[in-house]
Amino acid sequence: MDKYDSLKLENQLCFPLYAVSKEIIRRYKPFLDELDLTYTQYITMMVIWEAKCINVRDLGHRLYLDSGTLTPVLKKLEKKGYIARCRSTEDERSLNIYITEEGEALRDQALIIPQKMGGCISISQADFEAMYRTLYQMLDNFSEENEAEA
Amino acid sequence: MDKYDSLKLENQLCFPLYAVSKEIIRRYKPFLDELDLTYTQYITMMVIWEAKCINVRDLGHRLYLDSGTLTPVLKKLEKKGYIARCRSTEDERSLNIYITEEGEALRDQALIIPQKMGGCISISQADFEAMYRTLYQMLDNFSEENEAEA
DNA sequence: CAAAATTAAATTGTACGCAAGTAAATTGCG
DNA sequence: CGCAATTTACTTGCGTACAATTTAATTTTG
Repeated sequence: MDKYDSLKLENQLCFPLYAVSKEIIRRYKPFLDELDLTYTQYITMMVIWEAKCINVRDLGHRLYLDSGTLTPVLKKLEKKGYIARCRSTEDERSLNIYITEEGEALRDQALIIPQKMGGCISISQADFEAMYRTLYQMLDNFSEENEAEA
Repeated sequence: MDKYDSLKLENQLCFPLYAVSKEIIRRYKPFLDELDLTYTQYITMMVIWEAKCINVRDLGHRLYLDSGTLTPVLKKLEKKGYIARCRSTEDERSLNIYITEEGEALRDQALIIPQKMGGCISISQADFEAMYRTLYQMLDNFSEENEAEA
């Protein structure tokens, strides 16, 4: 028992979270490279594939990213032809993101990504589910806090 | 059941890992700001506080960071006076990092960080322990893979 | 022993990630 | 209505992250 125990790397929860997150993303890279997508672009496309149309604010809430991060990502995805960006007619402040035909086509190609990544995470189904549940519980708490402070 | 289920954000484990990791780090920021440390500098100092002396390679292994990230971080910590950087006399390729007296003094000030962060992660002790165990299991697997490919 | 291979850290280039500030549109309040 | 407050996205600046390359030192090998 040491005065400084609370400052040991091994006693943090945040550090393994941070490290595992990065290591997984690093393992996505070779597969994503084949589609010329970054991880951030990939999860952004996931939301747009599902929604068909979504504005930047809602996209940011889903992804826990702000417009400072999303604006350049979305401009790149537009440049690649996967999405269209246009101002809402009802509210000119809001920017709507639409999926394009090329974006839809990419979705089929992207199906190989989860397939190839499958073997990468070697934990049991039970551990997976327990972790998933705890993580979303934490995210929900954070969302509430974020709402409260706003 | 949808052909594209595997591409839904909510079916990924990586996304909540990535989001929770960032949200926690964001909550560290106000506390770390008071010590003029970033999160990366903070976890780097954690390892150096424990080791007293460590080279960049070993530091990188502990933190899952490469010299491309660590070199600028370590130069900043040196500039702030918390560490000293000097080449090993046995092996001139290797750079040893030493804690300074100011660095040791910072350690006492940093004790408030884990204390203040305590309330930030609102999950049960059991969930904490289960997640901790699973995360380190994954990190160990990744380490093995990283060894193997090298 | 000398050339080749390996290792360690630094450098370069690209892409986030976020706080803070800006500009334009909209809402709300007196 | 008209102005202040709010909201939305964009921009700027700083600090990571990481792949790929470079440079120097060390080790391995023929």
